[in-house]
Amino acid sequence: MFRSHTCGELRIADVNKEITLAGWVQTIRKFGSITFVDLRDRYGISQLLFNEELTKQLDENALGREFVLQVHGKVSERSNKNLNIPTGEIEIVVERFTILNKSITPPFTIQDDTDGGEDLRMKYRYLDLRRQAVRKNLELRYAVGRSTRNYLHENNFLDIETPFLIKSTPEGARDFVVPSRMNEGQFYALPQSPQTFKQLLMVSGYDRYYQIVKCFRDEDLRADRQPEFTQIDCEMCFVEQEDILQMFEGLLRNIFKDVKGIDYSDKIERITWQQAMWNYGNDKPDVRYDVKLANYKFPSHTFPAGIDDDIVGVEIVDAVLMEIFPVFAQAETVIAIAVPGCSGYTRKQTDELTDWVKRPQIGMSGLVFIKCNEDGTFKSSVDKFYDEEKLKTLATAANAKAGDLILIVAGAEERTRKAASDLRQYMAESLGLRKPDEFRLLWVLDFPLFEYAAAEEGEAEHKNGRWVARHHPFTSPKPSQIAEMINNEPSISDAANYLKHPYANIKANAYDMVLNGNEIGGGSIRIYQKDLQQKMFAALGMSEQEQQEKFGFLLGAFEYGAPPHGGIAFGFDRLCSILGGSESIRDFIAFPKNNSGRDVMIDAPSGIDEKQYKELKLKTVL
RNA sequence: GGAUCGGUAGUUCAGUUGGUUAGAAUGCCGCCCUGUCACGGCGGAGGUCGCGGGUUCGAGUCCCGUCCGGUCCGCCA
Repeated sequence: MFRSHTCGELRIADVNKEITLAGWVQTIRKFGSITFVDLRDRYGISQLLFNEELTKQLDENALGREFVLQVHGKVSERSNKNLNIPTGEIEIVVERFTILNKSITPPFTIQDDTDGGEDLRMKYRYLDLRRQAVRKNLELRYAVGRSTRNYLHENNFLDIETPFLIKSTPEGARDFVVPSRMNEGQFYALPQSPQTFKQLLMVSGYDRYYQIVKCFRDEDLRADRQPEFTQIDCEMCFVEQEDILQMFEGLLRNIFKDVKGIDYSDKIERITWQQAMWNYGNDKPDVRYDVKLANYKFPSHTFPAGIDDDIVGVEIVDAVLMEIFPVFAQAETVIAIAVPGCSGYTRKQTDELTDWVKRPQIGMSGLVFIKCNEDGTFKSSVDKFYDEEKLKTLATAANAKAGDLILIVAGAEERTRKAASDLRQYMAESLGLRKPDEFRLLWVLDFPLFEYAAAEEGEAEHKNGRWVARHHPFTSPKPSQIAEMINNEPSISDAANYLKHPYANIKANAYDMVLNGNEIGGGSIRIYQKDLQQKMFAALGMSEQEQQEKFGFLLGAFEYGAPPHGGIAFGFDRLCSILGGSESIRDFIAFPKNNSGRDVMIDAPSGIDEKQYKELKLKTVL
């Protein structure tokens, strides 16, 4: 028997027990003739006490950090207790020990506050994983997975595996491809998601499916994006959008309860995509803080009549704006943010904000300020246009209170909206409004079905641009708009007025779940009628021949009684990282890849042998 | 594809307008220490300043190129 107990479980009640522990040497503290050793395993740390005789033996063996040690001894109450750790009231008086394995000095310290940099920790990930901080993350990941499986099992979902070696398709992200040795010149693709397979399972009558499954996308990476990542992939038959929303609100409530001990019984807010863009400039807003954008001026085509949320006198403000800040007269879009309690900002602070919005990533040419002083007066950064009444009108429109600082950005529609959103987020961050231990879920609904893509250079066939699926090509339009889609031709005759095309106003039966400003899941009610699916493919520019080649199996299946169905997929790694309070999903993946898609530990990807090239009938890369 | 920050001791970093022998902390090694738990004290070893080229009497420092890493934009149905 290697051990009778773990390093984390012994307590004062165990005093005088004869026990055996095995683990790694965390620290050695020598005092001449006695030695303390902290022994670590997955469960915790226990202090070992070596007497004079045993200390000599340790010296002879040159005991060092990360040696694997087995000790036999008696649990004893400490004379000096350490109440910072669970085992701090006891220690093991060692009677005999065995060094199970030696270690060379590790390149960084195995501690929560390690001295190792990111790169080094990834290269020696097997050492990094010994750190409690990383282990806690993987334990949280396991807890999220277990809670998910329990909930879905309770709700009659079946976990069904789908293949990894599938077919490359043109839509969506770039595929990872795998050459087929037995089929010369042909390639498998790794799935970007099990989308079509889960839909086929619905056709087969498996009315509630789920899978916690790896997906692969060969696109550039970010802190929250890996080339292989994990989804909680779900699909249901005979459901409407409302059924899906309720089922998966339940999933998230269950995860919060199991993993964080949080009773998330609040109503989960729902907003439309249009409201999200209007109020936050962003389709995945962080609603932990109630700061909304004020749309002083915007292109009339972007938000058609019917925006029902928080409009304050846009027309009046528009006129005032032009008069007070002539520079805004030319701008397509003018957006203001009333930042609470910042009217006391110094010149230095406002200058820093101006520099921030001028960075290339934000790309604004400037920033206008209005300070709403506590005494009810206003102070603008554009003094020569100063006019108390007009500033007051702007402040009212921005819903600003005394003590607020109004930030105004202006420019081209898309860029300005994004800049305002980034600025809102940035200010909230610096004001400490983005609390990592506060969680706010949000549904964003009614996304546009199509997105306009301008023609690429030399693209003759769609010289006025074309439609791409905003979600994916299996997403259904709102039922009331099916006729609009079927009865209109997708081709765009006038690039400048693409928004007037009927397809620009078709809304999708799609929904995203947002947690603290992160898209954690998204899905849709699917198309299940063959003719509508063909119309969709055609709208995306696929010929009938292409449709058959790429998706013939799906169109075929739809001819044999496909039921109405829909589903959702959650980004498992990202969900875990948010619940764990981290920005980076790498901390929640045991063996992640770096920014360039490399595994620096095993040094992959790598070249292959000439023999492998021959077997695969591939030409050697010169 | 683009922007930006970084690469100096095992590790994390400092290094002034370009000027003696490139420093600190930590880790490592040795000696001392019977109650530490970030132990303490004394001493020591440890560097091709990512790589290549250039400017200069002289380059860690300036310039060009290149490689590696971080972050972001594009991209990610």
